[in-house]
Amino acid sequence: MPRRVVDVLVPVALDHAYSYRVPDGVELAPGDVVAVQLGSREVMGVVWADNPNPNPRLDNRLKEISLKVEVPPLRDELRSFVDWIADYTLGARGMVMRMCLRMGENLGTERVRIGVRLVGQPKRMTTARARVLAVLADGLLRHKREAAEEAGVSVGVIDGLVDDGTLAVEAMAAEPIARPPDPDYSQPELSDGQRAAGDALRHSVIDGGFSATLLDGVTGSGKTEVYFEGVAENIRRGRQSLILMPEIALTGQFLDRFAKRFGVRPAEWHSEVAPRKRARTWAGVASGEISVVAGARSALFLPYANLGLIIVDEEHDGAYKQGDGVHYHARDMAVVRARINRIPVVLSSATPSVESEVNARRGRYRRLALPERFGGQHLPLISAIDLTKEGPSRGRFIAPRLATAVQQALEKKEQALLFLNRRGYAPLTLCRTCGHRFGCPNCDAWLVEHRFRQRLVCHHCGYSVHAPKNCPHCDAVDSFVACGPGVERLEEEVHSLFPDARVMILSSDLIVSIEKMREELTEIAEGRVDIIVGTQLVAKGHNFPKLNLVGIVDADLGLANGDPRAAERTYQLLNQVAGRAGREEGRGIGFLQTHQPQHPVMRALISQDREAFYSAEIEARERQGYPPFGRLAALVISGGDKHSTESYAKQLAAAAPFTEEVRVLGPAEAPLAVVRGRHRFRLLVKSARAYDLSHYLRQWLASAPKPKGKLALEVDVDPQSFL
DNA sequence: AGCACGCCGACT
DNA sequence: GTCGGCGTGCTC
Repeated sequence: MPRRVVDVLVPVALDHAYSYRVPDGVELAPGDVVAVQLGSREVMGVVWADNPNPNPRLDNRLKEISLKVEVPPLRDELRSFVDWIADYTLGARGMVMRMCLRMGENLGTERVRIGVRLVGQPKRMTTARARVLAVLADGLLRHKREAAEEAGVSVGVIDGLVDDGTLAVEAMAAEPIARPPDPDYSQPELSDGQRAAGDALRHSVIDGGFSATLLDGVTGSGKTEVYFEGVAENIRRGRQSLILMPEIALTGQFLDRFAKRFGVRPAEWHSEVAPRKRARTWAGVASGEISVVAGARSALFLPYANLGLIIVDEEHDGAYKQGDGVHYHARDMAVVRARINRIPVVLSSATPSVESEVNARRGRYRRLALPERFGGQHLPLISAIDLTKEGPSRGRFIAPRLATAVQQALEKKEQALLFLNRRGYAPLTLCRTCGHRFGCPNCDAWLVEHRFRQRLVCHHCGYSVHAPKNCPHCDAVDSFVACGPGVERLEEEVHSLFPDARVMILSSDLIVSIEKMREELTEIAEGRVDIIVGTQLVAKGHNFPKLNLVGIVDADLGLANGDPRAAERTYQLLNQVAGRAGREEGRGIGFLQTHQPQHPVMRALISQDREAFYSAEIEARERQGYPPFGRLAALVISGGDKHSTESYAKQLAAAAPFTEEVRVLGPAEAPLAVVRGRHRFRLLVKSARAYDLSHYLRQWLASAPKPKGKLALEVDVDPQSFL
């Protein structure tokens, strides 16, 4: 009689599960987490299905399951989610499943914290010992190191008392990973509009079932407080909530805001959470002990015991798209997960993605609109500075009118923010003697000067060299010219224009640690900075109460490439930055320095006529068959040399099955033709919205020649860039 | 994704 | 003569 066999999905780039024998006396069901031997190593996997008829050809090769891992099994809904994503994105099922097991190898190996308790009197007394006894006099169990610190002695003193029999050691119960949030910890002050929207969300939670809501409120309208009402109701009903954020590492203010409303911080989930805490959080989510998770996109793959609500904050943010490994869009997958779990999902934004806006207009999503700022504040007054008419002098980047406005803000003791979405000092350096330009040896890009670090850096591959004194081409000394501005150069100009102002520069490459960054943000919030010079880092989620003036130094920056999504992106980013102004008192002012004040993006920002902008964007998308009116996939072929890469791309294109319903465009050189020494070509695949493009791609790739050697093929369903 | 096996160049 | 580079293919 054959032994029982199950199919186990292993965390490698395989689409199908492998079969393993079940040891005698072990009960396994789909969803159980197991350890198995795979080749020469042991990996964690998940039982995906029973296998009553194992392939006879494999019979003598079947290995036995090593052990069952004692964690709650992955629920059906999570396994369906994994299957769904693998099918849709063409990612290997094993790699998608792997994202669910990102709890590290620390499960079950929870370090036991050792506590000490006072149980007797020492034979010999010293002053150090007396201090320890005083601390422990209450007879309570305390962590060894903490007790030593509290008493101001070394751990050696404690150990001495333990040897002596004065103190007893006991294992301490693990600290709960998250205290339960209290839905009624504080009563929020809500405007009528917020109250109505909050009630609507509460009812979605009470009614249960799948629903998708676009929470569409201008910057400063208090969307967070509104969706907190939904979270509160969900907590009252004993269910878990997931709040997705685009960049959790930078959202300290959000955690505090949550704590103010619910009494405790939510559990955090993102790549910087330390391994041990990760494991505990994973286990806490699986057991249901954790009721609210605030996390980055990977938090979608946690094994919730009882998920009742998903919030996607800043749903339009491009950071939701995973760029490497499995290409998925967390906002879209949040909707999928909500549908599978039959729960509400809330997408929140001041500038919704065109996709979500279309869904709201067509009634597929319910729209909850908050058209006004909280507390009756006005939206900032935005105007353009036409750089073709009133630009700054050569080599300068702040136009006279903007400089005057900054001066006035300083006189009124208000803060000003100058926004430039470009890191470093200058995006291009050239030699004025011979015209030599510094380019990256690995990429098709210029090296960016970083003057603080005195290096020339490639922003695509990280290549960096010490800034030389002599031109490597003609050997001229000190002959370099910086072309164009970066935030570092802008800061220099700010210093020369406003020598007495306190200036802070915020840029992702200047961040030493999240802690330091949070301190700097606090400094700004408390008004100890007059002028902030920053990249898009400043756009995200921070509230600067004293900020009243925002100057966007180069509003055209994002529009330069010809991507059809560029306008939308630029609009969202600039709106978000300008929205930082005047959130607490007075009416904020925003300036857009632009060469094209008549551009629809600039006009939409200035006139605050969002509807017209969206209508025009939507109309253009529909006309061209771009998402959400058509489907798009990109195939990126990369390789070491241009010719073999291009010829493989052509072979691949030639192998595309013909059908009226699909158009294959390309191959064309990818927008960045060379990155990290690899040449890149791109095929763009277009179909109607109702067409199963993933299925088509799978058929195609199954029959097409496989990439060999250094060639690589990446499939990106729903790419962010339409180029 | 990892890892072993494989086949060609510079070293104790 | 071996150590080690990374190209190729397999993992129940």
